[in-house]
Amino acid sequence: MNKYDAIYELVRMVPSGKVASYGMIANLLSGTTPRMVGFALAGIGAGVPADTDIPWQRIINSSGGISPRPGAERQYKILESEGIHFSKGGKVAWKDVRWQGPDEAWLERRGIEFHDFLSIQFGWP
DNA sequence: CTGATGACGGTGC
DNA sequence: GGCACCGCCATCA
Repeated sequence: MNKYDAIYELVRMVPSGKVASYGMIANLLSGTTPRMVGFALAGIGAGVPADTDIPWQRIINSSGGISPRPGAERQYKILESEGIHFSKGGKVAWKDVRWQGPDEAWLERRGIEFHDFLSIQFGWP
């Protein structure tokens, strides 16, 4: 199980109709940075796990948009088909479509208290 | 071993 | 909001 597999496992938990940012995923995995999440997903669709059940399209950047790259257009389409709405500026409304995080079982397995989770995700004290 | 290469994010202007 | 800068590190040739 390499580093990227842990990322894939988490990404698989994001349900249809919701999206998460690279940073959200990274914050839940110690020693993982937002870039690594991007790098891990870069292979998908460009090649790596050619056949995948990983919902790579549900990970977008923290400003609520999709970074320009070959294939970005396809990502927009898939997300819209899942009910995600993009404004004219190409941004989502985080408050409506933000993934609420992994289930308690996952947090417990990682030894993360719910309070810590809130702190990690929302910067609460 | 070394170096290039990638879907980013926070901070400060 | 936009832009420049910096830190991030697994993977592969």
